[in-house]
Amino acid sequence: MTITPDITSETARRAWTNLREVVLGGNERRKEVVEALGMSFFRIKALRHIAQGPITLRDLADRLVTDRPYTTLVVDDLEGRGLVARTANPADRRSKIVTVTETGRAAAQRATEILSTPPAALLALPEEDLATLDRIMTAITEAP
Amino acid sequence: MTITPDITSETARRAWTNLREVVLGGNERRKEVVEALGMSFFRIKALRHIAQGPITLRDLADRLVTDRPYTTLVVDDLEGRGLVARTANPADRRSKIVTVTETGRAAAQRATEILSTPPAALLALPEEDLATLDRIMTAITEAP
DNA sequence: TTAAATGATTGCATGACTACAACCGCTGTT
DNA sequence: AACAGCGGTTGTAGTCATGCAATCATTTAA
Repeated sequence: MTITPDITSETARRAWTNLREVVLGGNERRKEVVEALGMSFFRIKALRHIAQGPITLRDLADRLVTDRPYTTLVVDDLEGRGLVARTANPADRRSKIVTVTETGRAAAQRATEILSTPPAALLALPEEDLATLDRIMTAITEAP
Repeated sequence: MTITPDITSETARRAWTNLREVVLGGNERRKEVVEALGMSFFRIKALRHIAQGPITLRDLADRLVTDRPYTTLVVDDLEGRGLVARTANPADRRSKIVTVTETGRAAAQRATEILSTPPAALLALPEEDLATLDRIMTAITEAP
């Protein structure tokens, strides 16, 4: 019995490596957003989370996979910039709810705008390939 | 005259966003490698560069897009772990050439192994889609 | 009604990376 | 031989994020 290489998983490996390469290699939009908004990527991430809807500091910490003390610090910063605001939580007076302000919403949208700008190499794809890529990536994203 | 949305670029935007989502969202192998090798991702990146072939500190700094002082520090660390070695450069006695050791090569391979492991959602794709994805990503990566 | 648990905050220590300034030894030029 | 320039090193300072200990007000459970 001969050892046959698993073609499928070999293809998957190569596809995945190239996927990483495209997203991480040189085309990262990180620096762009960071420069445009004048704050760290982590704070931008926090802001974009808050922009999706009011959230308690506790839940925000969980979402950002960080601890509460640091979340307090980040929200302090965002609040100082006028991008978010702390309001009382009527359901639990211990916790506070963070809400995005108008300025904050605009900043978050600007960030999303930049981050969702595809690299030139992707735009250069034939229309058909682009549609196929869209379909496949959507399938992966929505996978159970 | 009606304003017609640019379907193509809209598709590209969505595909790109999902691409980022798949690579960065939860499936990042960063933590895994960092934990497995017990060093920062930046140092792993440096090690993998060095493993591709002997390189001067100067060139390594350029490749990592960092400055020379920090490169010295990183190589010090890798050398201390026995993963790389500094050797003289016969062509220019000012510079030094960094080479990977056997242990270093093994570590680099282990890192690559982990990083190139595709997420489950990708492996779950139908074989045909996988092949198509492979073809398209290769095209993007090799684009001029 | 005490006691334990929780949400937010303050504070401190550390690690990792960025960015400079300054130095030493060597190279290439004049 | 003098000198500008380059490669590597040392050192310093600052930012960003992680992790932990402790406190205070409030809620929940015993």
